[in-house]
Amino acid sequence: MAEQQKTLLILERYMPYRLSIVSNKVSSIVAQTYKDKFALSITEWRIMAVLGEYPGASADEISLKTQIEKSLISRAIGNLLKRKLVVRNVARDDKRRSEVTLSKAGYEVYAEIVPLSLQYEKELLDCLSSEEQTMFSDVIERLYEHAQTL
Amino acid sequence: MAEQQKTLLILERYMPYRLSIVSNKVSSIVAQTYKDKFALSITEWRIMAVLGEYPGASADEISLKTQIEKSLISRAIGNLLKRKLVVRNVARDDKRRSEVTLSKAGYEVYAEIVPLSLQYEKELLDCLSSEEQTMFSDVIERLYEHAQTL
DNA sequence: ATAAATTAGTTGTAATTGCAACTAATGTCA
DNA sequence: TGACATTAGTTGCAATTACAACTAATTTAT
Repeated sequence: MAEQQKTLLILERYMPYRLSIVSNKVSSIVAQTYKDKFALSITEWRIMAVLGEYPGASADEISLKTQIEKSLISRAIGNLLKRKLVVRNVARDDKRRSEVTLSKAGYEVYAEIVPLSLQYEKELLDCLSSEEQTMFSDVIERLYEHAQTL
Repeated sequence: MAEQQKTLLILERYMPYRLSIVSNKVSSIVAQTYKDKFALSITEWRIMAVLGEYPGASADEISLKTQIEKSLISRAIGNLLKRKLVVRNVARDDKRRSEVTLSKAGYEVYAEIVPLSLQYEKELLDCLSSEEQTMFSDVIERLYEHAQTL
């Protein structure tokens, strides 16, 4: 008695979907904090985070790091400049590039957000054992590398 | 000789960031296929995927499942109706609700996309051992549950 | 039974986004 | 050297999105 098997996708087990649900949930929780306490959008915060790690990064480098469209980066930098959270200087060796840096005020905001972010990450991950955390971190890395080759 | 430790966040190791990068990469690769071959947006495809699994789901249920804004769902269903990929009927027991179902044509598109999606998922995950896949699946699940409590 | 609250879904509108076109600067190479 | 291609960044604009306001139906509670 052969059963007719209909084509079916179980969304709840489909990894691209699950990844996006988890990632959106996590990001939106974090985003809410940035927005409420510092009036920063995710894009603005990501830019500042890159600059904290790579002072003097160009718009293009930031776009690469964050995977955010360069026009969005351009406009977000504009806002951060208006709010004097970052400083921009034309690069000496290439007048097309601009090097962006956190201002003093920007760094102060950054220094306030970082511990909150790390604390949030810690709380998020504390549902995993430390072996799981290590493995998860490794797996995410490989998935990313591998996805790029597909 | 105490070192001055500046506050610093290493983005490449920050899990919310890594999750979003991987998820976006994966989703955008998949999205390109839907768009090129079937002229479906991610939202439209997600709705169809829910309907494949839950025929007769309401807009609200779809919104819950996909975590997509209900106004987006409403407009996307409007488009799918125009393209006759779904059918909508007012629910008998509650005239506010509408029950949405894949049409014959909709199911044909669905039945064509599902194997492609499963194949893509398989290729994505084949950089992981089967133990890793199991662990990863379990961890994603727990992270999602846990994130909601934060 | 009925007034008030809640829920499903739609729609108006302002803000955000993504893409392509554009300017200016630099790199390539015959 | 000088034409052509490439790169960094900005901007115009159409499309998409998010939020709130709204209608209609249902539920709750008095």
